[in-house]
Amino acid sequence: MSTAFPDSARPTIRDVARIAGVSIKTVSRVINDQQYVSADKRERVRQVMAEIGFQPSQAARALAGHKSHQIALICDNPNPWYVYEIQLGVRERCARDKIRMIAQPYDRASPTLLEDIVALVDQAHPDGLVLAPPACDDARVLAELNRRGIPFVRLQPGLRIDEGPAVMIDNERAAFDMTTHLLGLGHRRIGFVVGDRSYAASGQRLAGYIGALGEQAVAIDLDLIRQGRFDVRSGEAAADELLSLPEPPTAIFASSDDMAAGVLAAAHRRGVRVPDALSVAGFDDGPTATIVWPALTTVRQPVRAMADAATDMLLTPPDDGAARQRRLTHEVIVRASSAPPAVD
Amino acid sequence: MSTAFPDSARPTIRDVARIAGVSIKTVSRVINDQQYVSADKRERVRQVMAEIGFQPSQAARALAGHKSHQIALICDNPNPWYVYEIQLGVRERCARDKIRMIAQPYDRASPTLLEDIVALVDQAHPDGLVLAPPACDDARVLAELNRRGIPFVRLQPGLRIDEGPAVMIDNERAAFDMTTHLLGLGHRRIGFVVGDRSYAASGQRLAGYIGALGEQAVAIDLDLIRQGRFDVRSGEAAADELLSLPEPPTAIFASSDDMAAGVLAAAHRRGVRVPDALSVAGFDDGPTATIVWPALTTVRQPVRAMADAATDMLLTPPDDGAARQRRLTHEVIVRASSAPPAVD
DNA sequence: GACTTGGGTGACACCGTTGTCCTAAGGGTC
DNA sequence: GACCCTTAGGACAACGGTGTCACCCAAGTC
Repeated sequence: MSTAFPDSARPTIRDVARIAGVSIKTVSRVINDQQYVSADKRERVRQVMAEIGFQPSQAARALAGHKSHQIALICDNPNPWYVYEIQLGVRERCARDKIRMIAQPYDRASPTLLEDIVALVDQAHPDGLVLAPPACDDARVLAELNRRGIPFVRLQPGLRIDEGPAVMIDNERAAFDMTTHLLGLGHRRIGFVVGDRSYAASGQRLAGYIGALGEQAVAIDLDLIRQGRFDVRSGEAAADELLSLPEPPTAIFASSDDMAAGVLAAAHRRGVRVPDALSVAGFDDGPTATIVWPALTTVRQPVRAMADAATDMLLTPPDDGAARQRRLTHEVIVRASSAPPAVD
Repeated sequence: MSTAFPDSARPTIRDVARIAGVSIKTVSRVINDQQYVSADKRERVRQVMAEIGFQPSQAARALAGHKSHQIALICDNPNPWYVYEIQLGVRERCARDKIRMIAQPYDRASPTLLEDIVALVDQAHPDGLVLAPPACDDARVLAELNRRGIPFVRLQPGLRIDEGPAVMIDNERAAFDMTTHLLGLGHRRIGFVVGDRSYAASGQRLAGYIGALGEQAVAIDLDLIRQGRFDVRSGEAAADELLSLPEPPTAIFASSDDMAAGVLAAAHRRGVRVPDALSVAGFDDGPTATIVWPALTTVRQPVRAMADAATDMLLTPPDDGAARQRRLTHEVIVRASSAPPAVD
């Protein structure tokens, strides 16, 4: 960390060139790992850069090079864990390519989403965007980005899924698998709490639930399906309704861990023992799943890996024939909240 | 959103100047809200900018103006909610001044923290930094920032608290208040779960607990104090030990909500009813507090407001005599997990 | 031996803004 | 009417890199 420069004057590429006895262009080539530099000069330049603690100015590089070496992450989600995992996944992959990540978290339901993104793109010139739900399903945003020719990758898109690069899990299949797990335990009356309407995943998970019941010839009872909003309180309210039915379900599958936590709360409050009298399943496998008691049987979404994969697609040249859509695998995690139904 | 420009050529300040019939310097003055522009020209320039969708290039501004209009947020914390709240607080305050936030989340315990921060500072030239714990207590980081003369504000510092701008709550007082609340309910044997050793807040909260007991002349029983690591499992383990004591506590105060959730899990598993047979209190008032059942009595930290305040100190010129240290108020939130002890 | 080829290198313009400095016009003073 | 001061506005040189292109020279081709 030693340097021969006063604090005020950070070294520039010119200083490096002068000390190494080469032209600034050669230094630039070394910085950018370009060819046409002999091994010894390359080594010497590297050494000088390390010695005087030279770091190229991002601003100057962006201005001159038409590449900002930054990508932006657009993330608006009520679940902090989800946001954080995505940030870590993106950042991790960025670090490997020495790219900077600009994370843009939004307070829920910002009315200026489009304007904010446009301003971000025009001011910071990111080389690409990762769009997490629900921003990835905003048609105006997608149109604007396409118009400007900014590359982007979507995470868990719900709208026009087949269009453009995206990373996702198979939500329908995941809900199908979890429902099948509950059916396999012997449950026949399985309640379902739907997620927020504005998320495409909500409908897909409902479809998986219905499909699994259908496959095992279990009749669909609409009374067992309740609308939620992905949060604890909506799950609790839904469970209260379900448990008040004349013939209550023996299992409840909520489309998010938070709603499942709400189901647990309702059960505890009513003295319904979990999993003896009621099995509960969630979706996400975030911290909530193991914060609550009993720990939740749930579907694990590989959120961080999805963010990593999305970033990878952005950073890898698109012409190499690699698939522009990747589907990562989910996993049913069985914990203490599910068990066979009580025998009457 | 209409523009007369082809997609490839984004408008520059020159275009604005030409269309508005003024010099580029005048446009620059309008962008930066500087004086010496007549009202009518200012208005005209504004209109042209809006019409052609002009956004100044951050890179060029940073390069020419020696101000990047960005601040960086250094945040490494095992609690995603905490990180996210801080990000939202910082971002909110930044938006008011049209400053961009670069959030730099770290995977826990990065060995290259210092190098990463130096690279960030030298490459992105942020106008200032907000340091959240535990980065804000890394002496090497602070020294390096001081050496470079980069302004920074610390959130919840534990080291050399009085030095430099900082925003905090009174952790000791908060723990004192919560302990006093439990004492007021009639509890005399109160277990305490200490937070992670690497966080200064942990010791401060322990001091508050001890102080409150002392003030009410309740003897300190070291058996009732257990080490935790801020996470659920460590809280559960601590509670298991406490509840196995020959004379178990009637209340347990954990230094974080997550650890309190662990305490609840241990109690549920053992069939200890909360709050009838055991009161439980946490610290943070994050989502965990209301995810678990019963909902936690806890200390509310105004995390977002603290981040907002820290950013404000960074963005407000420091010469205006305002205090360089702000202490925000906490609040004891009473919920269902605490009650008077059972009468034998 | 003259002619091509292509790897290695550097000179220089340029990216889009802001800082500096200069000029012009208007208004008050003597 | 000459003078100065203030306000408004513009010309031009940075800022710190990258793109373009010209050049040099050793090796290969005929």
